[in-house]
Amino acid sequence: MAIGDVECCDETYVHEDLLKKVRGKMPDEDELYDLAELFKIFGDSTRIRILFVLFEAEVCVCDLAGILGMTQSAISHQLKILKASKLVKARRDGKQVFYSLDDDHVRSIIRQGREHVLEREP
Amino acid sequence: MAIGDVECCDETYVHEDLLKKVRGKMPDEDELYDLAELFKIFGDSTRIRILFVLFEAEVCVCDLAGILGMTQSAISHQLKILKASKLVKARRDGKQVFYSLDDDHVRSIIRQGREHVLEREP
DNA sequence: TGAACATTTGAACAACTGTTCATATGTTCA
DNA sequence: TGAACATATGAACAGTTGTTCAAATGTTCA
Repeated sequence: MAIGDVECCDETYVHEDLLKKVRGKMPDEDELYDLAELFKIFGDSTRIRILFVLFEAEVCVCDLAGILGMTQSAISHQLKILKASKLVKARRDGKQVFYSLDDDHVRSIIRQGREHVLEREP
Repeated sequence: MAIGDVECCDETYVHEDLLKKVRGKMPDEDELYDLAELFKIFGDSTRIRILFVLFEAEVCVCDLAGILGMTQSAISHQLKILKASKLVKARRDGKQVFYSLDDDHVRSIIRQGREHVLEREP
């Protein structure tokens, strides 16, 4: 059986076209992996809340913890993740470290998400 | 200590403005939760791959399994999740069930994600 | 230098997630 | 009706994730 062939549903006439279409447009494995990793970042309400705070201003870890009512440690762990995926950047000023958004896509990704969430409700 | 006050960083002058700004714009807890739940859906490469296939055509479970090289069961489980979050809809035609996209935001959310992923690379 | 503060880090733990396997449901057609 | 096919579902399992706690690092200032 040649690579690219699919056997299922007892039908073979649809699959040829379908496979060509899909294989042509599907990103490679690495990109799909990175994409999923990126969205995984947004899939946690603590990180989402951190991002919403950073939409408004550059904020230090301690303030983030205060505003969100969480431990500095918990926030710091999440900031590390956000920083690793280049969504957020850090700037040290004396004892404090200030975090801010590092990507313009963040706002639009979240905006689209909100639209979906709001529109699907009755 | 009044509701809304924050004590940290030995600074109090920034926080007042900051809190007002943030509290005014931050969505409520329910929406933040829904938003995180939505992005969690995109945070899995199997589901992302399913969505990319559905970008091209309406496809039955069995074909999806064939194209993605996975079990029908695994695909079906994921389709259930995608359907529950209104990203995908199902249509039965005889023995087969065809799935297709149920939301216009999906494409733009993923497009923004791809831009981020592609642009941050060297 | 040493005390005080802000942040980071690592280990540990419970909670959650995706796949597999076996089985059930639903549909067609002889 | 019953056999064959397509899909859905539930339990179980390994792997992952977010928070907590304790401890380390980094910075300022007296």
